Parts: sequence; C-alpha cells; structure tokens
Amino acid sequence: MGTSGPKYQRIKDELRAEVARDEYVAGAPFITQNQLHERFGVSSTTAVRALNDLVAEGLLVRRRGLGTFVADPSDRTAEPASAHRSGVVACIISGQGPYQSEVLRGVESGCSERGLRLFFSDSAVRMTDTGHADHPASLARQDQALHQAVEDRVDGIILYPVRGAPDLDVLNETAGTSCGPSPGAGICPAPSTATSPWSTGSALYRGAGKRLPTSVAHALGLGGPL
Amino acid sequence: MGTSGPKYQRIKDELRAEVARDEYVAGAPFITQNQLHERFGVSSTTAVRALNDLVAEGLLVRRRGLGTFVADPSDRTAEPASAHRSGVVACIISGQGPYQSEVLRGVESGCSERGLRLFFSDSAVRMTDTGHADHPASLARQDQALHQAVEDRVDGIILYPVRGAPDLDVLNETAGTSCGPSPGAGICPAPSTATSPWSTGSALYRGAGKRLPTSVAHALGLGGPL
DNA sequence: TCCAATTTGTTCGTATGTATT
DNA sequence: AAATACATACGAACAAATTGG
Repeated sequence: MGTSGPKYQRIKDELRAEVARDEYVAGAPFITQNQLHERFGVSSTTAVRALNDLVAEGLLVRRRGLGTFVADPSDRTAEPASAHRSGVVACIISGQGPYQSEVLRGVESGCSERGLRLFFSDSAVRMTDTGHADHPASLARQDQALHQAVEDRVDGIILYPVRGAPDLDVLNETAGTSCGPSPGAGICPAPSTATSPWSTGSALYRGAGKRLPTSVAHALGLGGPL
Repeated sequence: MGTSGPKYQRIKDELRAEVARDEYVAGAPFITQNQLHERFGVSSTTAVRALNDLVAEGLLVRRRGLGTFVADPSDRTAEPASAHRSGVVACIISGQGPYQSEVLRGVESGCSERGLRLFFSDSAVRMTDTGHADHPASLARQDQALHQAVEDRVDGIILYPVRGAPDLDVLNETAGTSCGPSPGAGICPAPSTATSPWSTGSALYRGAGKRLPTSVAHALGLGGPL
C-alpha cells in the first residue's frame, strides 16, 4: 500500500502534486469523482471528500453537472511559491540520543547563522516500557512531519530518517510536491557510502540546483558537497 | 424555520446560532455526534459533516475520545480564521546538555500531540576553545529569537532562558507585543520555588487566561498548573 | 420540449479503527 | 477492561444541474 495515513489524505497529496507538476491546465476538465474512485480503488464517498477538501483549499472548483476543474491560479490563495522564500527549514530527526543532539545542534547553528528559522520535530516514538522504538508509529510520524513541512512551504527539509526505513516513495512524492511551480527541485542523497541513499541522513532543498548549506550538511555527517 | 436546503446546512445554522447565544461555555462539552443524530433525526454521516464544517470555521474543536467543544472565543474570529492562529510554538532553549535535551523532547512531544509546529532555537553561544558560554552573545541571541518569534506571530513561546540572565524587560515587552490584536496575553511565571519568575523555565502563551498545555509545562519541570 | 447521459450534491446505515476516560 | 466519542471508510440511492441530441 501507499505509505500511511488516511486514504483521502493520500489522494489529496497525489492530486496536489499533479497539479503542482502542471499536469492539468487551469480551466480544463480535471477528473470526475468516478475516475478517482476507480483509479484509487476507494469509495465515491472518499473520493468526494478528497475533492471537497481540495476545493476548500482553493485548488479545485467543482460545478455540479459539469465537472471538477483546476482553479484559476489567481484565485488560488497567494501562491507566488517559488519566488517567495519562507525562511524556514524543517528538521525531522528520529530519536534524541547524544548523536542526534549533536546533529540538531549543528543544524540549529547552521540555520541561525543564515537567519533561517527551524521547525523541529522528532519522529521517534518509544514504547512505554521497553524504551525500544516503535517503528511503524515512528514512520507514520515521519511521514506526517514531512507532509506538514510541505504544507508549510518550508524552503528545505533536513531529514534524519527513522532507522532502517528509507521509504523512498514519500520522499520523492514530497520532493515533487514541495517543488511547486519551480522546476527541478532536487533530492540530495547521502554519499555513496550509504547503502540506501536515505539511510544515513539526507536533505531536500527547494529550488533548482540548490545545495544544502555546508555547515548543515556537515552536521548531518555528510562530509562532501551534496 | 425549515429554511430549505441541505440538512447539514440547517444544522450548522442552528448550532452557530446557539453558540452565538452563549448557550455553551467555551471549553465545556458541546454535543456528541450521536446527540446530533438523535436530535435532528439525521444520519451520523450528516451530523459529522455539520460538525466538521464548523470545525473548519473555527467554531468548534473535536478531540477523538473526548468529544466536541466550543472553541476558545479568542481563536474564532469569524473570519477564515487560519490567519490568526499560526499553530506554531517557539521553543528557545539555552544550551543543549542532557537536561536541555530532555526538556526539548518533552516540548516536542507535547506540541506534536496537539498538532503544533515547533520553532526551535538555541540561544547558547560557546566560546570556541573554552566551551564556556558567552553570556552577552547568548543574551543577544535570546532576545533576537524572542523578537523573531513575536514577528512570526507564534501562538506560544517556551523559554528556557540563558543562565542567570532573567532580563524581565524583554520578556514583558515580548508579552505585550505577542498579543497583537487579541487582548490580555499573559505571562505565566514559574512557581514560587524559583527566586526569579524566569530563572527556571517559563512560558508565554497567547490569549487571555491561556494556560500552557500540561504536558509541555511538565516537560519544563513546572509541576503544578501555571 | 422532452429525453438521456454525465457529473456533482446530499443523505443514508453500517462497520471498523483509534484515542480518552 | 469497559464505555464513550471521534475518525475513516464503504456502497448505495436519489436529487439537481448541465449538455447535447
């Protein structure tokens, strides 16, 4: 299955990404709720909920008897997007041991030097007694944090991922979405030392060819340039 | 009555009117979706829709397992609403030792539980060699972080202040400013055990009489209610 | 004008999952 | 452990609006 969370959320994410990727023309017919229900294998109720949520967001317009359309960009609430920098970087870390604290300190100082604000969240969820990590729950929180970061239109995401859970799908999807109208936002994978490009620590940075600030990269244990 | 139209619309109108008539107390239990479904003779789906719409309007708050409540009057500005509540809390900590990490973890988890995003910044500046704190510089960073938090219109500020530097002036000033249009933002000082109200750990929270979520307060080592 | 097809709008009843007390 | 209450999801049905024959 996809990643996590409610179906209507995933549908919303997917559609948002597609609209951001300019796969639809404003004013042109979008998709019917029946197409949605077939394509995602959900009930009509769920499809309708996703569409209505996106209408509430101002992304779509639905006209009874006609269909569902992509809203006029002018009507879409203030999305200069690529031009405007939020000045915020999200840092999503799993766990708060000594090493993670070190990483966080480095990230904080790197952001502070550049006048960036820092969203911090910890995706680790520990089982009450054992102290062990609860991986499924942590993964869910990681996904949720990524999702929120995208919705907040952060300029960059520093991700210290949940152990042993690369989950490239979410990341790619996130990258596609966060990009918005600006072309070529890149995923900067960790260096080749890592087996998975996401297993050590990685960074998404918004904008074409944008590189992660070196001090931040260094804090993540990524020696070389990304 | 019977203003024609959808049932969920009529339910919304009725509930809106009742809230406006002050028939419910903010924070007090409102109605369950089951009560709605009985009282209006509609299905649960319809009741849920009405309630969720009112949540989107900022009039109600629903908490799973608890119930549906009337939102804080300060939070519902009758407008699209999202502009007023940022859903962000700033956490300004000095230093990142084991204890600070513990505090930060608690704050993060408290915020996460409530769907709040967390601005994190560390005001400690270490002298390159000694490892000692540079107090004047740290104080400056703390002030700057406070001001930025105010400018960002965060909903709350968690402050673990620079050691031995209460500096009530800035804090009071911050409190006054952070209030913005909403009157009576309060400073919630630490309990009497502390010599200075700001020496242990304190919290600003936006809105009149607003209290810090207990789990966050607990993470700050503030046992009792603020 | 009427009809038929398409598409959204609303509502129903039920079921299951999850969080809180 | 049980009761309560919200969260999500399903599938079906009918109503209302639009378009084109």
